[in-house]
Amino acid sequence: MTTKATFYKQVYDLVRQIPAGYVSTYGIIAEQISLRSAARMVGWALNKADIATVPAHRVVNRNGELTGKGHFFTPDTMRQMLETEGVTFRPDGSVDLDRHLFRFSHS
DNA sequence: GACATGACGGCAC
DNA sequence: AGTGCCGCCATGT
Repeated sequence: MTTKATFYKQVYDLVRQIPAGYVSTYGIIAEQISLRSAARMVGWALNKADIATVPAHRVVNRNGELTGKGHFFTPDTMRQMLETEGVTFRPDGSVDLDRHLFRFSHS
């Protein structure tokens, strides 16, 4: 059990560490849990995760795009939540990573 | 048990 | 700089 079960927990735990107004990327999270290049699994875990218990809206892709918006109540929910938290977006609709990218600390 | 798919990322062309 | 392909791990059919 084990490894895979821990994998989800790891993802959720990391995502919960992201403070409001900040975002992180699938790749960074994957790297934090030793999955380095398995960023897909991160998004997968979030898909299976409960949006009510995990701030999945704070996770975007490496390009700052809200790739998972389609998995929320409405395609605009993710963007709305981020804006409410104070996250700013670029003219193209992507998140300003240079301004809101959260850096994890080694636990 | 094998094949296809998926909230991505990096490298090659 | 833009587009395309392969890789990675887990899950569903």
